[in-house]
Amino acid sequence: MKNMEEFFSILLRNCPLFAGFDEAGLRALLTCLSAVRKHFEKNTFVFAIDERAGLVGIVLAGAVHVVREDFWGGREILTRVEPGGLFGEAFACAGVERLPVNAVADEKSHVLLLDCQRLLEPCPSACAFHHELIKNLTRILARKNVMLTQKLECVTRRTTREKLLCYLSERARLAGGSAFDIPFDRQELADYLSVDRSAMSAELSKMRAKGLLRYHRNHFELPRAKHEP
Amino acid sequence: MKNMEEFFSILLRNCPLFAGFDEAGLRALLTCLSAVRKHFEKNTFVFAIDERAGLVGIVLAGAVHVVREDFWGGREILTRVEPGGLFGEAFACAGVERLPVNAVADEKSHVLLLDCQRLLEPCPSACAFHHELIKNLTRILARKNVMLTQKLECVTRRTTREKLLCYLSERARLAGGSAFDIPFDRQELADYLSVDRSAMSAELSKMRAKGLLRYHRNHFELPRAKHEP
DNA sequence: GACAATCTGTTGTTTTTACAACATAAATTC
DNA sequence: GAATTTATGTTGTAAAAACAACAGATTGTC
Repeated sequence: MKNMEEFFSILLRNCPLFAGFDEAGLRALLTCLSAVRKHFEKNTFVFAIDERAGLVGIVLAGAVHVVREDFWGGREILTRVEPGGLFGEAFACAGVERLPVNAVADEKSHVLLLDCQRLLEPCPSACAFHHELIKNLTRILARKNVMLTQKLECVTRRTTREKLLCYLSERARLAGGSAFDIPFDRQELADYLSVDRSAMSAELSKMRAKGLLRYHRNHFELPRAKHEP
Repeated sequence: MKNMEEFFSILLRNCPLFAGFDEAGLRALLTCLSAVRKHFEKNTFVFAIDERAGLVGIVLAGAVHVVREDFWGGREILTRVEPGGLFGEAFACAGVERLPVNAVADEKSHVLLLDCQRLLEPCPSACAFHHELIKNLTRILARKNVMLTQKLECVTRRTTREKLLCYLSERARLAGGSAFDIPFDRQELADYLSVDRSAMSAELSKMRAKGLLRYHRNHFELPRAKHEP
């Protein structure tokens, strides 16, 4: 079993919730929040579906799968959370009645559990770091929000071509120009856009043939003028 | 031009950011935040794309469209924000470099603008309502997060049938049973799932014929056992 | 109750996609 | 640098969806 120092190190280096903290601050804060460190054996539940959601989980070691269950018991892994990663924060902060997902340890894992209610309350001992924590939490939620909105915009397009143009157009905007690299390989891009990889490759070829874009591997270029046929 | 009392009333009744506030609290808070009320003529920009995002907008009167522009200048209305509604909060809280959208007054409008930085800073005058505001903001962001995640899950399914089952399965879970009503008519459901309405209707018929579900109008029932063919 | 407006379901056609199987290119490993 | 693995591109076929046009059902209104 890992010691406390290692966990501190992970929180300080990899956990966006504690960005900008030093060890003393973190230590004070964890006490102030009465954070609990728990150990979970492989395939045991950190959170179970239909539980009241009030806790934020932070993986210290191992890995946790957030798993959705449909009405007939079918399961699907939504995300894999690795050391430094958060889970449950959206449900906890939203004050949802009952968790719509499970959180299951995929390996022997250590998890830090924070009570979200407490996290958001004004600190009785006026601890200096508490406010920084709330700012970090807000930033995390807002960033995820922006990412989800962006993805949703692409995915709701009807055709593969529209999805690609939506995504690539946004990348061009981010890059501030018509030439840019994307951080995905083809399979990842297809997964992101929720389309079939080979069909997407074919579509890319067609679009290139039509002069809608140019690309090589991860590098893309969008012509300033759209070539309408 | 409407008077200040009306605006207070809208904020207190319709704006989730000020949920739980009374007029005195709201008044104190707006001063503390140096909130600015601005007037916009129809089709003028409240926020422009590529601006630094630091402000949260709250519609007091009129309506604001959040509009995306693609790489070639094509425009699409993402959301229409009406009195009491917020916009820009995700970008402001996320600290994004440059706004990826425009916000345009769709009518003569009054908008309250809050500096997000200031909103998230510990209150120098230790104003009692500031913390409540931050809690509300966090809840708003988290709720949107949960909604977006849920929608994304449905929309990323490949077939209309899977999209429907994903959505209906979730509704059944929320209702806590196999029978439930949905808050959408067919067109709205189709829009939500990002599919064609008539094709969706046809798919629903097929699914009913197969015994996958029963429905009438807004009322649906999912059989406990999935009938695999 | 008659009329209009709206919502829902049906059908046929065209377009697009998923899927599968394979070919080629690039990268990694030894 | 040869062999293996991985990534990307191509093609054909079957399945699915979009689209369009219409029919029937429901709701609201006068």
